[in-house]
Amino acid sequence: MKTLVVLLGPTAVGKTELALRIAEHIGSPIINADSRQIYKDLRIGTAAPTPEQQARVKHYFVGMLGINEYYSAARFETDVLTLADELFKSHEALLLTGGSMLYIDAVCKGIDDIPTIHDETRTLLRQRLANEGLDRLAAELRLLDPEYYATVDLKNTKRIVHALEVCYQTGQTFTSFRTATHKQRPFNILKIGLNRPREELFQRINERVDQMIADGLLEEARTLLPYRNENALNTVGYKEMFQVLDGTWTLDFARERLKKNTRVYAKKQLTWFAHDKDIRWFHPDECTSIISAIDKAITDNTANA
RNA sequence: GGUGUCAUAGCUCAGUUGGUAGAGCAAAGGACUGAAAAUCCUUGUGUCCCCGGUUCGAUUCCUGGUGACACCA
Repeated sequence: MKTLVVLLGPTAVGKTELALRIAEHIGSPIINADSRQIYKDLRIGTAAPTPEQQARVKHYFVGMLGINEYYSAARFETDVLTLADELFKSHEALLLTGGSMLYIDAVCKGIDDIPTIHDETRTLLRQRLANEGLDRLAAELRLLDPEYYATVDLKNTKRIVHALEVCYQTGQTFTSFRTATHKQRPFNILKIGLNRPREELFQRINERVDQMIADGLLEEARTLLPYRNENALNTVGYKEMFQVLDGTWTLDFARERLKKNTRVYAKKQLTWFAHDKDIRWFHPDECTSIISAIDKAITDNTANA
């Protein structure tokens, strides 16, 4: 059986460099699992692989979308499976790397088949939210899908609205789409998690933020200002810079907020990954151990074909 | 050396007319199924600098120490 190596970990832990070495070692391109690096024009703020790095190893899902294009974890699942199917014809193992938890899970475990919401439905719900408020919508969800209402976080606008969108558009409950089945894949998956002591990770985050700003993050944000309401720009790094461009924050204040928000994000990633018992954790410096673990898995999987 | 001010959470500070304390920042924990770098929830015990004294009771008032800062020599 073929092998999908998944290299994951919190932001700034050191995935990019190690991914290049692993990819070169196993002769695989890099399938990027990062919900923001997938957009063009978010180069500095997402620490996207550089042109030099992309010249070393072929990358997929980097700089693929325009800033206003819609995308989702479910599409990522489909796109990656299609791509992997093709690439496995000529590769024994492939490397998927990134930090977007839901994207990784969508590929490894699958995501339920929930209809994509039409623009009209989205607009309608957005207006109703603005006019009636969250409580009214929640009350309606209680009637339309009591089961989901009982478990959902009633203060979480996105969840309530999305559930209602599904109810409206399909005439069925949101719950009826939520099967939470763990899909089987036609390949083996080896999950390698990268982590560092908290202090070390936070120091790297702080340094990287300073570097981003030195590299011109503010200017990058300035060129993106017309698109600030797009989802792609609802992103740590850009949100803070927009405040500076608005004149509401100083650059130094924004710098500190950006560092903090990135730290919070890293913690959130670690919380999510902590549930996954399949992950084998390493310090990024343990390159030799990681490579040999990967080699062994690939050999074993090939033998068991 | 003298005088004065200050000493409370990791940091900056507030406060207790004497009944053992709380903000901001920092930090910690969690949820998560089609916008996920999103969205949302929870969390503050700390020798109130140290030794004594007054008091039923001191972090608070008093003596003495120690340290920091300011001014004067």
